Amino acid sequence: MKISSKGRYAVEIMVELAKSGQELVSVASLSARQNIPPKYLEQIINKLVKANKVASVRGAGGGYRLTKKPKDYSIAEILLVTGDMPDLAPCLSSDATCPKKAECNSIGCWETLNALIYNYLSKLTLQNLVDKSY
Amino acid sequence: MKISSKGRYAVEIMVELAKSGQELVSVASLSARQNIPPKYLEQIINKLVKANKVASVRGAGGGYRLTKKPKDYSIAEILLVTGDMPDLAPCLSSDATCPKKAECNSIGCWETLNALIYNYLSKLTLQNLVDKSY
DNA sequence: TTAAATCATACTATTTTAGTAGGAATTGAA
DNA sequence: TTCAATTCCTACTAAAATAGTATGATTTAA
Repeated sequence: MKISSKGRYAVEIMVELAKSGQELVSVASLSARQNIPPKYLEQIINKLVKANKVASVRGAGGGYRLTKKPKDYSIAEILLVTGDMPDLAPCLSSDATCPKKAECNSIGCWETLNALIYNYLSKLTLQNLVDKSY
Repeated sequence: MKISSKGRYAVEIMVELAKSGQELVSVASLSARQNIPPKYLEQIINKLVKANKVASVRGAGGGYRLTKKPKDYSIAEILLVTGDMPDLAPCLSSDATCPKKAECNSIGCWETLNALIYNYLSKLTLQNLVDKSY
């Protein structure tokens, strides 16, 4: 079990934008800076645009920039956009109805761990990553 | 990102054995109790046997039982045996040498989260799960 | 008009996960 | 001694998830 490349890339991209302030940054530039395949990066950043985490400017000279201050983004909200927020116990979320929930010996453990992870990632901000204060 | 079935099954099996005390429990019985495909369960429990987490008795009337007291097993050690211990930043473990480690914006975050998870799972014991005290 | 850029969507190769399958070896009991 | 219950061993496979690749349309500054 590891963090997906997509999720990690999303965070890397956001920190790169945070470092760039209000300057517009292109896919090509981000791709070069972080060694992420450009077309893959495009897909990822597009999700962030649609979720209003990032503003985009089309056409020549265009690019991307943040819509908020780095301190106002949590890492959790970024990972949620790309669908890469850890969820150790999908058996209880949403639709899933485990037929043996009553006999389950471990569910509480995953719930607690989930909460721990969520708590950490929802308090950690982009600014923290810029500052390398984890 | 979720916990694998294999890892979860391993924990479920261990708790089931913990609940059974010194009694020998067969694959068939564990399979029925926890709704785990028997041949899959066999593979998983075999790893636990090889790692000396579980004792086995072959032949008719055989089965499995724990080698230690439930309070002396951490959940982490069980997940390590089956290879399902979360490792969010495989890019730093062992062999992996990321060519862009210097430019990495997120590594510290994954390291910290890893430590958090490890800390929780290495302190949580089988006995805790039996007692449902997470 | 052109070049630089984002937007949209479909496709694909690789890896991981979650099993399935078959049989050999061991042992208690009839 | 034979049989049935059981673990041990290893190979195989189907399905899903991951990590991209590919193509082209649209937008816009110069």
